[in-house]
Amino acid sequence: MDEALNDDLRIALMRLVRRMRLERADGDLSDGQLSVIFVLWKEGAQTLTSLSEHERVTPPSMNRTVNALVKAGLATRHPSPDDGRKVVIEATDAGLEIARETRRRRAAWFAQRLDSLPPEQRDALIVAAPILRELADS
Amino acid sequence: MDEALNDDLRIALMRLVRRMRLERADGDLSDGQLSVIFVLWKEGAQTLTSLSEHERVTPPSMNRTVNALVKAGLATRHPSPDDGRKVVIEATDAGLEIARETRRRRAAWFAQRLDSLPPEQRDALIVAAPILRELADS
DNA sequence: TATTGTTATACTCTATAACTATA
DNA sequence: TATAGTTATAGAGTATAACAATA
Repeated sequence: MDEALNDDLRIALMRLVRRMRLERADGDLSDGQLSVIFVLWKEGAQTLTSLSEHERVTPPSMNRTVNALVKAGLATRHPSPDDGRKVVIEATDAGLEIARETRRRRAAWFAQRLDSLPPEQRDALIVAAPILRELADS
Repeated sequence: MDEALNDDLRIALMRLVRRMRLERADGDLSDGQLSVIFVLWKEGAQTLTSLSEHERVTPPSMNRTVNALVKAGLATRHPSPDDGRKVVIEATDAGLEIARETRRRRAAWFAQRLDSLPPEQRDALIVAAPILRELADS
């Protein structure tokens, strides 16, 4: 294994993500709330338990996060028609708009940096991107 | 700008870092505490204000974080010899060991993934790593 | 009985405001 | 007066334990 590759990649990834997280839609959503809105946007309506497992927090914690989103008008909570014990949490239009706006800002921030690269470096990243994507999903 | 590159890279980076953060030394340090220990390890002793600016939290918050580290024996706090208003915060040997152990675990976790790649993909990442490093630092 | 969600309670982390000490 | 740090207090976010409702 290439030690330098390991160190360089880890440090670069941590720094890039740290900066990227600062780019987000206006509004005072916490990291946890924003993360839930992204899940609802990308994967559709979810139950409380599925959200808590996805985000690796306990159901009571997720319940609080969902309450905050519902109170802010960014998500709705309805009983499941299939199973009376379950509740279905879904993003509202306002919630989806925050997700899209945050994605737009992060993409724009990143695009600005990518555009500043010489073409051969950008090409190198085009090759690397799917590999990193595979690493992340493995 | 290549839209797909932008999306693929951002998503891969976020996911990789999310997973990597879970790899850390034993002990119940919070993210904030661990992050401060890393700063002290990498950049040496710091004042309270410089730490709070580096981590983008308020001085009172950083004060609490530092108190927790001092109480746990991972950092020391001493008055500055130059300026009586300032305090100098420094990692102890125990603190440095936690930083090193966390680094070791993250490197090992990442190495396992990198080793699973075919050589040509690893080569592609060796080319990409310094470019990402530059992006992160720009 | 097991699962899903909620409430009660406590602890940590963050912030703002007010205070102390030093320059 | 301005700067560095601390203390007081309050608002989120997290967890565990206990409870209610449904399967």
